[in-house]
Amino acid sequence: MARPRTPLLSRERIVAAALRLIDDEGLDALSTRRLATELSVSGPSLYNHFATKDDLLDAVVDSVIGEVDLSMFGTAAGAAGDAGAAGALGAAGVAGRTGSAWPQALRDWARSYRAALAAHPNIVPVLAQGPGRRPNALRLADAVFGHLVESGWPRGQATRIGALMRYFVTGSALASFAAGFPADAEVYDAADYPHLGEAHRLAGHRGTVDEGAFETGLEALLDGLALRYARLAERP
Amino acid sequence: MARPRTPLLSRERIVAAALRLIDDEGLDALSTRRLATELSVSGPSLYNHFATKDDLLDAVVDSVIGEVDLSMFGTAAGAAGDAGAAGALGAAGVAGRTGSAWPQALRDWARSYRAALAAHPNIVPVLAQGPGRRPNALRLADAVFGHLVESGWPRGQATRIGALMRYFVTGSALASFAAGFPADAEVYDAADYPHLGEAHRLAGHRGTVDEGAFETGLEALLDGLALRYARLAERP
DNA sequence: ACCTGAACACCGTTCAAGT
DNA sequence: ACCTGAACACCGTTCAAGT
Repeated sequence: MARPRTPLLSRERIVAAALRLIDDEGLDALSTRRLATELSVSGPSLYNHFATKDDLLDAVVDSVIGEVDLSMFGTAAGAAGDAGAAGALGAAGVAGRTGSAWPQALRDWARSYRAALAAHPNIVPVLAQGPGRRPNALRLADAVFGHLVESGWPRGQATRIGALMRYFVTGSALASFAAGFPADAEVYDAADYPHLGEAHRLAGHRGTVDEGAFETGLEALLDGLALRYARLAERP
Repeated sequence: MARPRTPLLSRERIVAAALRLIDDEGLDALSTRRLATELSVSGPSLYNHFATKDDLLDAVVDSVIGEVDLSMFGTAAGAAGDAGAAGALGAAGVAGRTGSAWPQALRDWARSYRAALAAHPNIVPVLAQGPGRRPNALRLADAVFGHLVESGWPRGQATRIGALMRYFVTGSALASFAAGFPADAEVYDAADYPHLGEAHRLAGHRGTVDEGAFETGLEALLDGLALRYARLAERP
């Protein structure tokens, strides 16, 4: 058949099929040949749309990050030509932002971030490698950092908060804590693991355990950060 | 040559070589054939010592977790025959434990946990899937949970704290936050990412940025948890 | 028991060939 | 420009054969 009049494939169709395959059968199940079969084309066809499998994975990852809500950080300040100079110093608090709104923004963002990632846990190891050159990942980093700085956090601290939030969110989305414990009670020999007598019941409560742990950790983190934010005002 | 008088391989030698390969070249570089070459044997030889590649990976992962210090949780209480019954209710605080020692234990453990994992970041995605049936991972979960319960945390909360600590530690060890940002300044177009003008310098400060973020997050978490621990006493 | 080579069904990627 | 089949150097794993 060679080249059809209307293309059989598109980057979007390939990315969607790849994500479905990764979600359903894991990262290892994504092979270019298998994916091509799923799309009813031959293996090498994919190379008309992506240079390598890694390039394809990058696109899949960025499509997932694109689902994260960033609206709580406000639309980009200064969409006009002077946007580049806005990040320096004077912007802190001037735009009528109260400053103490950052915990709620961080909370909302973290929940959306986790929801987007937890919907596709098998791809989290790839995405956790950092933004690289992926636009949605860079936009996310820009929005969080910008919001924290504009809320009065020193730049160094804002960087650390962006990092530690990513640690927590990616860690929570990477795999279910509860489901990591086999449901087979015989695993937990009381002589070896005296406190895990009930651990075999964890997997059955997977959703509530993981959700509860995430919420507890998120609130604890925000409380701890609020303590440090208050100290900023004391000794400027 | 067939079977040699003294075996060429052992599980220990295979695990050590596999970990070295994963550390040096990544998880994808670990193939049974490549590993066999590294060990100067033919590919199928490995199957005399491990049933599958996944079994081998399990052993590698557990050897890494075995490096985590658990001594801050104390040696197993009740090494005698009645160990199984100790996890119930009455043990809280009775053994002379002050209760408020748990934050320091958690801090020391988290640091050791992170150090062990961050030394082998490429294997963290595998290990983050949970303990499964790996003895060192189960021992770790048992020690943390047991310590928290004996410190007075309700079992449900202790589970959540074990989970959220794993989220944070695995997330921090999975990949460097700083190194995830390309060192190429041209990536950060001011029109697209107004606040990332200095992001190209992050990778150069990789160690301090990630260490600082981990320490900030750890202390914030511990502060937030201490707040909740104090509330336990107020309304029992 | 522990190693080998041969074999099977897979991979990612390149390339010449087709329209 | 976009798809194909053939080909290359790889995979994980099985198995019969050797000692």
